[in-house]
Amino acid sequence: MKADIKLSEFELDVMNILWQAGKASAPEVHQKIKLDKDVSYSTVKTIIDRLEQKLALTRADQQGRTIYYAPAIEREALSTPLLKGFLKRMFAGDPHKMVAQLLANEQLDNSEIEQLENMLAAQKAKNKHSTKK
Amino acid sequence: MKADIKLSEFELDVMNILWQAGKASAPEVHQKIKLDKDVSYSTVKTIIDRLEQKLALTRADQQGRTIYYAPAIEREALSTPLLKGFLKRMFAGDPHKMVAQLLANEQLDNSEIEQLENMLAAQKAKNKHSTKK
DNA sequence: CTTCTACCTCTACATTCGTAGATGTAAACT
DNA sequence: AGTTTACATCTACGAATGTAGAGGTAGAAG
Repeated sequence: MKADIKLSEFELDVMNILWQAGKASAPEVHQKIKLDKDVSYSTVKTIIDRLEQKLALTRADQQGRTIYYAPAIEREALSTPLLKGFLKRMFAGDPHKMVAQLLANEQLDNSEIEQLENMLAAQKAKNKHSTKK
Repeated sequence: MKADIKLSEFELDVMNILWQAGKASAPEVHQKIKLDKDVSYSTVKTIIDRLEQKLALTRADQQGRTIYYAPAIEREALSTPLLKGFLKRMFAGDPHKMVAQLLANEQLDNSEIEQLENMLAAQKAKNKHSTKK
């Protein structure tokens, strides 16, 4: 396994933008970040540079001297280990506690809940198949 | 709201032990931490001291010169904002993505899944009541 | 061609975090 | 009482993180 990579919160914010946009220039990322918090361009660019060093993103394209960056790792590559860690740390490793909290926090309407129920049903079906272990 | 408190990973590991045990001495915490990673007593004690400064825990009791620490904040006080942030950062704020990942990662057997289904059903019932909003 | 502008690159710095050794001392042991 | 032990307190330090200014330069604008 790809030596597990570790990103900071700010770095994740940037990756998030990249994941959503597919690719973006530093000024573009800066604009989007600014919707949330007021930081200077330099700050954002520094984060981007660090992400580049960590090989989390790459220079995908270039228009003039403007560089377009694209994610070099998948969201899941990060979310899987993070979710595990988070589950362990905040919910003593118990998924039910986490889901309970999720239900309490988020305002899910019935149709959304039903969607979740479908996911659970699908998983049950899948479990049936692999009866071995 | 209590100026929102922010704990590091290691600090959370310690809090976790406290939440589970109710209270514990530094050496005790050290022992439990060591099951996971090999750090010195000093290291753990430093973390405890920092948690004390952050008012996340308090000296609850004392036997001889051994101090027993107890959590001063609830797990939910931290998990709520953290879960929100985590959801936003790693799953673009979409709870379904998170649950999907959860199902993929954790090996839940059918009885566990049914437990989750019950939680969802309960939430639906609750939704019915509060039709206002 | 000169000037302006929008980006990029480089350097810097205060904080927080993980990590731990050195030192002090109450309590336990003999 | 003297010695050993188990904790506590204090101090330190490098790495990571958030933050940003200074300076350089390709392109755009006139």
